[in-house]
Amino acid sequence: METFQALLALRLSEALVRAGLPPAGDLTPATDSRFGDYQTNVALGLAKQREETPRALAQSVCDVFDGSDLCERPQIAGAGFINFTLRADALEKQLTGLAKDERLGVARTEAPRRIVIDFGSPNVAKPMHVGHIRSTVLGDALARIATFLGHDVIRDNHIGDWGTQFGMVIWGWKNLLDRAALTSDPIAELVRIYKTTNERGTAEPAVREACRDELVRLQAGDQENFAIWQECVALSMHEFERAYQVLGIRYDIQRGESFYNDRLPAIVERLQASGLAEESEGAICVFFRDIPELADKPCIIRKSDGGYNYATTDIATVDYRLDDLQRDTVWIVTGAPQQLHFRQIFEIARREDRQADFHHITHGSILGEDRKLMKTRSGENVALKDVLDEAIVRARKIIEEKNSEMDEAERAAIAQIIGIGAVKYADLSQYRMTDYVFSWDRMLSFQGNTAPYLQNAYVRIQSIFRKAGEQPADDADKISLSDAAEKVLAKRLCQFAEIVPAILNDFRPNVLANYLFELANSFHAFYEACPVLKSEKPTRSSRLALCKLTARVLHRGLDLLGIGVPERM
RNA sequence: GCGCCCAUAGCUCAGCCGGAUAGAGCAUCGGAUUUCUAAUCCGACGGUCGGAGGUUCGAGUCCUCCUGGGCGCGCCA
Repeated sequence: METFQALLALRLSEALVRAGLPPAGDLTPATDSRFGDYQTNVALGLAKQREETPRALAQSVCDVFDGSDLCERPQIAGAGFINFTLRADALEKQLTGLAKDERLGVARTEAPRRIVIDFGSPNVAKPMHVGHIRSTVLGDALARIATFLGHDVIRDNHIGDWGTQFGMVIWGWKNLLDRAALTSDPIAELVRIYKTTNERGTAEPAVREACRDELVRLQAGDQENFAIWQECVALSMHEFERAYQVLGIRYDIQRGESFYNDRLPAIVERLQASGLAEESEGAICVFFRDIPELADKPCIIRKSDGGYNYATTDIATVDYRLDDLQRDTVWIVTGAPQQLHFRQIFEIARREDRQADFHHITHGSILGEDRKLMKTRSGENVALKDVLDEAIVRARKIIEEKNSEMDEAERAAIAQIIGIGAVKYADLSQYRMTDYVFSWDRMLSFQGNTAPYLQNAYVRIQSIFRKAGEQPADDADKISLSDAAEKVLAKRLCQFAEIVPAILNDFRPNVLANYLFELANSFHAFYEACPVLKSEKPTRSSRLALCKLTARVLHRGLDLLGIGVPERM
């Protein structure tokens, strides 16, 4: 089924042709409800080049516009805007179609892509911290949305499991490890030995030297060191999995940096052979002399000591994703500081004539109340686990205040849905590039643009169904719209299908979040103005159907953001 | 020095390809409940969109410069 936007755009295009004008005409949702539901500004643009007045030109379009089955007669307003107001019967018909549609009107893409999305990317032997929320939650939401739109998506966790820090971790493991501590809290113990080793290395050159040796041995395939490294990876992966389980995140593949190790020498040889890379100060570099911003910023692909770095790994990763995974689209979701790096990687891919769409999807940081990077009082990163635990505890406290007659199991389950939902939504409801201030009180509030507010709208609907003693079928009774609040809600429901595909234009899940907030707001207004269970027969079933459709859009919309809904709260 | 990102109401933030009188939420103030979760709704107050030029019929949005903040720039990832 088509959206109103698509239907009206087609009619507009036909009218333009009849009026002897070029058919392309953009038609957008009205900027204000005073101007109806949709508007077009074509007359403004065309009038200039045709030396006519915009209003006269708008009139000639309206004269031949045929859309009486969809909207009222178009109105000309202001400088030459044409406004369209949907007819109630067209809305009713559209809602009936939406109710029957499992996809709630959202069309599958006509150009499916083979996407690999790289997000999360935690580091082995380090705890996940608040900073990981953004990439993880944003990437997951984009993956869900792309999948729903019909793209072929592989979710890849590019784990930081290789690098110079392992020299210190291995030396610390051999000299400082407390086995009991490792058993009770593996990551904390790994961090402890890493930090201690790092401190000792700063003071004692011999330790520094020993760490370097351990690293060389690891890279050379020494069995003992390799086994230690493997255990570190396994312990970390276990820790990650627990976080992902709480967050409701899953991956299709988890290819760490180490996965690409044996591909690195060939890459450097290839780039040298093709002349893209050259030796400079002992290192092998790719220069971008023809790009002004990059002219003085070479990309090192092999260090002067012969070692490889993450640029080489990322080139290998591009190869793997395009050749082995057969992807035509690569999305990498990481913080803004890595922009230069990926600009270089993508530029190298372009120079090697790799045919694919590359997008570095950047995001801002999470700030504390002091507007600086969120840290603990002692200046450490805030552990992700602590944040998630506290979210659940705080949600639970609120539930206990508001709703005491719930059993223990249900309370725990709902606290998780609300607490985790609140954290995710706080992130996703904001434009990804803005640094945002982390605030428990704001994200867990039932007022304003928060997850609990949206979840509450869903819960109120389920409560109606419980009282009614029935769960209305998806393919519901005829919907008829009489009250103003019903019409507002109906229009919102129709917009879901217009909003969802637009999210991927610029990777902005906050567009969906804002929509869902407005939907919930419209529902609450409807709820206040229009009694459901106490209304008479035809109205009652119509309103139940409207509730059902609202619940489904809320459920689906939140699901696309990776957020769950409770049945009660 | 070079480059990237950000700057919108007291606070936290929306504002996709340029479109009409710049929108929410919080806070403040004032209303609404014998009624399906008041965990809500309605209203009021609140703005030289960091500054200055420019392009355009039309700029929060595009271009240039400036100010202020964040970040990045050959051998960490």
